[in-house]
Amino acid sequence: MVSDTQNSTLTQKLADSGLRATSQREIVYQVLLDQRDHPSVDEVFSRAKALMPTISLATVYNCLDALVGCGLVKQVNFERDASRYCPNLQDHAHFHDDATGRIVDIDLPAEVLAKLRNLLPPGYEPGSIELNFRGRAAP
Amino acid sequence: MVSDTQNSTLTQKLADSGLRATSQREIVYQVLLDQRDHPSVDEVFSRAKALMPTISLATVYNCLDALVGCGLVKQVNFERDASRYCPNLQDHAHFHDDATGRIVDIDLPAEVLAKLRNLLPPGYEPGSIELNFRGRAAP
DNA sequence: CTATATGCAAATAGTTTGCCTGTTA
DNA sequence: TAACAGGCAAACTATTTGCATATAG
Repeated sequence: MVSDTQNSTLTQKLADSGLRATSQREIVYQVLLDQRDHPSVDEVFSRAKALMPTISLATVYNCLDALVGCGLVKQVNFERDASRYCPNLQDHAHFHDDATGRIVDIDLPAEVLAKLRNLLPPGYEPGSIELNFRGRAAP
Repeated sequence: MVSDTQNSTLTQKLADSGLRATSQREIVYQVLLDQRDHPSVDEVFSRAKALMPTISLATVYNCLDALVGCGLVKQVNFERDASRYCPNLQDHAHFHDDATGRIVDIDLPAEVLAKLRNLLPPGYEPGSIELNFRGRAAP
């Protein structure tokens, strides 16, 4: 369930980006918060349909774009795989377990983030940094 | 031009992965070495066609896969954009300049790479690490 | 009330596949 | 001369678009 606090954050954040709060966007956000397993668009779609049978796939794409656009959700891309979505707003990296396909959040301390920024030549301003690991996760 | 040394490296590396040296693979590799601007498949295709008019798009995909598979080339993915290819074998990150679309290699010192590895919980074995920046490059 | 969002279906982009022929080791 | 690779066209998947209707602010 989305709490009132989450809901007002959602409405607020959408409004900050000039976007409207719609029931579809609320549901898509709720789906991401409910099960933090980095679902693909199709997975979000089927979970959202369980809550609102009339929602369409195109709308799920639109809602996810809106949530990414207003900064509440991050889009996770591993190679050419379908995009996955993550409502974790803390700085973090992702680890893709090749054995299971699962994606795990990896904490990214500010100190390490600063080191990464320092790799850039002067004048380079990174708007976003994406750090992705692939391999075997602990059993 | 691909030097003899590069050519034997190519043949060698392909053989190491159980793959054959073909003129198409040589040309695709040469295209990547000639202009290190992280071309997309379509760009590689049109440059390769200039050298071998009969080469097909599917073959360019196959050749790039083979070169990535034998470790001579890296595949670079930014968000959902088409894959780009890079013959730089040193450890490095990529910076995507949002203004121009250009991708620049960023050196990734072993010391920083080690720090990134250390972010992982015990038992996590990263086969690959991808670090991508997006933003404004220096003018 | 009016701009914005939804739903549906069709379109697109990138990539993969199947099948038959050509080439490499 | 096998096994592997290339060429071509069709298939597929993820995502986007156009347009008519519905809804938020």
